[in-house]
Amino acid sequence: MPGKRSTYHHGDLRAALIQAADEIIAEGGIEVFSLRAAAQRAGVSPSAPAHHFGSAKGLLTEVALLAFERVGRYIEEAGHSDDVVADMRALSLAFVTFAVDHPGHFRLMFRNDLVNRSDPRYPEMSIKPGMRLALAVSAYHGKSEMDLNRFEDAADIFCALSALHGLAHLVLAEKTTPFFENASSRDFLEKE
Amino acid sequence: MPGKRSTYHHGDLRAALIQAADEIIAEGGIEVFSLRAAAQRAGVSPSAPAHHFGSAKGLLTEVALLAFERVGRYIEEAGHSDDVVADMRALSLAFVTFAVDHPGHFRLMFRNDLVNRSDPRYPEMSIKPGMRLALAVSAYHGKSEMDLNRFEDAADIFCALSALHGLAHLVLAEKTTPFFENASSRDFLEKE
DNA sequence: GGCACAATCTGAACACTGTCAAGATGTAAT
DNA sequence: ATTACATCTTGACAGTGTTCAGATTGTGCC
Repeated sequence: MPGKRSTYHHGDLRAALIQAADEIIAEGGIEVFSLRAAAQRAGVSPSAPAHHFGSAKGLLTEVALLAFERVGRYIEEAGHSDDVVADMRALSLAFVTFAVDHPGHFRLMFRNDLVNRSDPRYPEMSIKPGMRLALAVSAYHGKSEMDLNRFEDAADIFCALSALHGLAHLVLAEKTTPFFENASSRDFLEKE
Repeated sequence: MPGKRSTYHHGDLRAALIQAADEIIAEGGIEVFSLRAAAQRAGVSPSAPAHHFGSAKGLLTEVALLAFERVGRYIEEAGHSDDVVADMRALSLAFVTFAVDHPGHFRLMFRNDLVNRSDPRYPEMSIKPGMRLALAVSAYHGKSEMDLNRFEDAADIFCALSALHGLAHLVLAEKTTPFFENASSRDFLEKE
């Protein structure tokens, strides 16, 4: 696993480091991640990442952006029927499924201390999946088109996204809270 | 601020450490917290906390339990009218207000890596504020009494708590997401 | 081809962190 | 007074991210 190499230059260290960090987070979450561990997995010295990402935050930002891309794929693959209610449920389930499938990445995405939120690519990446959900919410409420500047639409979407966001967080921590031991995520979907 | 002392024994180091940690988190969040910094603020050596709390997690658990007590007070002070809708809004606002007033503590409470969630006092402390909200949700839905084992009740409450939880998280991060620049937390309250 | 230059990676260091084992110090009980 | 115990200090260890001088390599230019 240490990924030794013969040449002094790695070839594509940047991509290798991103992949290494992505794997570490997928396997053990953010707790077990360290810049040195990622460097070692890529078969490189501890200070090599600095040249490509500046800091650990820089590397983690790349992983987070990848995660946003991934959740976007989850969402895009769901909810293409002509039933707005079924679509809404499918999209919600897709979002929560992503969180359950990739808990480490999900937590990373919303950790402002680990991710550089002022990265220029961040707004677009983070909004894209939300936009898809927003459209579904809008359709669910019977609107043919939506306008985020309209108070009512924004409130609806804000409500739905809040609920989804919180739902995912609660589901990830559900093992520890004895509040709803027999409630699955579907219990919620039936509501929204 | 280093809090020097003359006697070899501190007197009430346990309480002093909890207060020091609480202050640090209130001032700079979890990012700037360190066991050594808390020890220094209490005027004590870096390894003194170990004897009282075992590990840093032990100390942070105390701070988190205090925070649960605090959010409980926020909630108990709100929503005592005879209007279930107004109560619901007041309780929700109280919850979000706590998150805005104490962002460091709010984030700490749900960080399983920093807090010992298997602490025996944890279930009671964390459920108490939720119970108050659950009753309000139940009343809001026109139930005179609620039964968490009943599917419908649990789903309603799960939905409401999810929404609140997610709302607080989004509000804390709202400065960075350009999604809803002109949407305040009230936009949501009007919905639930 | 050969050479200067820029990019890339290493190695060693620094200032941190949490944790631990031994010893110093004070308190309380016998 | 002496013994037992709780408490705090000292010093160390392994680990972290980051920095910087230098070693190594690929690239473009003559």
